[in-house]
Amino acid sequence: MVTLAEVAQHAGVSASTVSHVLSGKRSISATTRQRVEQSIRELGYHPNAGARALAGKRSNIIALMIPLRTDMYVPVMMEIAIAAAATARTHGYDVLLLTGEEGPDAMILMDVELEDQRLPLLRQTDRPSVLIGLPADTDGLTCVDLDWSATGALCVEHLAALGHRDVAVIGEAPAVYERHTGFAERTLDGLRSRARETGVRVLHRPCDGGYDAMAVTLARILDERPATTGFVVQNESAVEPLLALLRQQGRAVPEDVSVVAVCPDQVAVQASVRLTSVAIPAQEMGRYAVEHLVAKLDGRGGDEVVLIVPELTVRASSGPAPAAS
Amino acid sequence: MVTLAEVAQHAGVSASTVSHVLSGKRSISATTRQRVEQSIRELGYHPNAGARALAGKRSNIIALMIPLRTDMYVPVMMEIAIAAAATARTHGYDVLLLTGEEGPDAMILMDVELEDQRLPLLRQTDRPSVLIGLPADTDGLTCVDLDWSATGALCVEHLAALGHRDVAVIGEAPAVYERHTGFAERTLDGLRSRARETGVRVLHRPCDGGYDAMAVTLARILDERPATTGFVVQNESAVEPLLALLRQQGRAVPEDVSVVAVCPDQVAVQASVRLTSVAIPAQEMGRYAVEHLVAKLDGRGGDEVVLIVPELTVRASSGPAPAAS
DNA sequence: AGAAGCTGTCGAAGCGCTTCGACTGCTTTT
DNA sequence: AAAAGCAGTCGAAGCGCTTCGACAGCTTCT
Repeated sequence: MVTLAEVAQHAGVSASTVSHVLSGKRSISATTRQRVEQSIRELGYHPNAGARALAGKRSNIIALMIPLRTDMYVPVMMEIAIAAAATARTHGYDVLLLTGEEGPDAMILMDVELEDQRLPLLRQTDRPSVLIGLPADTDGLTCVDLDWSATGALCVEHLAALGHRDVAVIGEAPAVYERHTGFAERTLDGLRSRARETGVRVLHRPCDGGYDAMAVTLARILDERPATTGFVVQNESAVEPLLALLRQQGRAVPEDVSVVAVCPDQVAVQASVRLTSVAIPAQEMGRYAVEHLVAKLDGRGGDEVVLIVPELTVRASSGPAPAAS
Repeated sequence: MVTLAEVAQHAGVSASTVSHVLSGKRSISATTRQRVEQSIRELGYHPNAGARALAGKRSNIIALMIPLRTDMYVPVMMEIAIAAAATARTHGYDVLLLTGEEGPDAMILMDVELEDQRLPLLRQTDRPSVLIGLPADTDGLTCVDLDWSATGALCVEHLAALGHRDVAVIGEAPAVYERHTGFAERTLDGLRSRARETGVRVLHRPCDGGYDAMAVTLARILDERPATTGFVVQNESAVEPLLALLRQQGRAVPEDVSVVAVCPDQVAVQASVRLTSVAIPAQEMGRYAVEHLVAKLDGRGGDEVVLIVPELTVRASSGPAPAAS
């Protein structure tokens, strides 16, 4: 292992000079700088992160708290994690995967609940953090999330504009509502209030992923509201079952019924019908989270809540409502 | 921040004594130990990882190299990552997410290719590592993977036992074969050789995920081998499209055709037909990887290749071949 | 009874790095 | 021409921890 001292010796300067070349915190003459950089390259020097953290009082590590449960939006989580790791690297940080509770200096929390248990502790430490997701009270916190309320609104709006008057919302699994993760409720709120404005009737049903659960849910929906012609699906793993069931019942998409999904674009284009969807910008969230965190660590930027504006992409699963018969 | 020195003072002992209580590398009297532990608790002491790494010459950090591309087996990757992180914690290690090339002391590589670019570097450093996946040459390496060859064999065997004589294999996306990730080829090898033994005819077609690609592939298969009654699907994202297409063509599962998938159990039970499948033991692999790594770091255990024995679970998608007509 | 061996504790060195104060030799100001 | 300022460099201290050698006070062996 090559140390800073060895580099210094090789370049014929003192250790502190090398350190200053590295950090740029003191001016160094061009010739000295070049000599040092040359030595660093020749010796293949890599600073020791531990020593750096010790002496410099900062760890250059960002913790990413991922939920242990793997029952939901796994692809989304993964994308966020990868984007976060990649972004962190460009800022000289590394990302630590945390499944437990305690962590290092700076952290990103995923899967935040409305009344998240971790918030009180977060607020009282001065470690910077960024939440992905919005708790009930965002005071003193930095959060990034998709604007779920606007997402919901966008979905009905699209269907309303196409003439649909009865819309069913296939929600997340009941467990998600019980956990009060917030985004599900917010979507629904946005959706309902826009529905009121546009004169659309909305029926909401939570639904577990998978074919069987979807079958039951769909039957109930069509039983209660036989005139339903529009579906908004928030649960990724309910999309394909829904399409299969509709097909099976002879309801053509998009001629008879329209489906709007909230899911990553990748899912939308791989479905059996190319789905009109509002994208979940996982990568963007991951990137934002890290960038805000780095800014905070540098003393720049304070608390803020960033809501990403949703975008709806029209694909093949939505069309004009059939003429009322 | 509470330091070891403060704990020592509070407990009325020297710093080294506290350190020994923590590490257990020297015997400490019960009374002293208790006093120290008490102080640790009262003061809320947490060792500084950086200092520890510096002094102890070991970082307690395991790097997990995840592939940047998010086009494949994302749920599997995620499960592995989470299992690895959780296991690492129980051994006092943390997991660092690496998307780039260089890393810390110990690492886990995912998504290993047959002739992986990273291997030469790996072999020449003495940093312990574990690969998830099998390269062509495993000499001097520790690897964990599902026994894909046996997996393939298991799939045909099951279909053969049910009387199927013509089996089609829906493979991974062509890109996977081009990248030579190995597992796809191995599965096929195992499958073919067992097919030969059991007198089953096999037709293999790579297939991108999604509905459209599957439709094309299926049409080609049925065109070439109209008598096909068994399907082995290795590409997770082709499963649901296949089921939808079969349904659409009036081929009942499992009465007319049987389908065996290779996918995580969760996917198998959420599909529109509960799938007979060979599970991909993602969590197990993650756990194994970390445990081997920790053993190596402790100087125990050398290089070895662990192939996890596949298990086939019979569900509702496979049954006796229809009587030849 | 003395030698030998334990056990439990301490002090000090040092891990690789950052940073602060100090110093040197200039250039600029008054 | 002396004072003041500055760019560029160095030395030393110290971050929080582990670990090694030393040693005091016992117990056990011969």
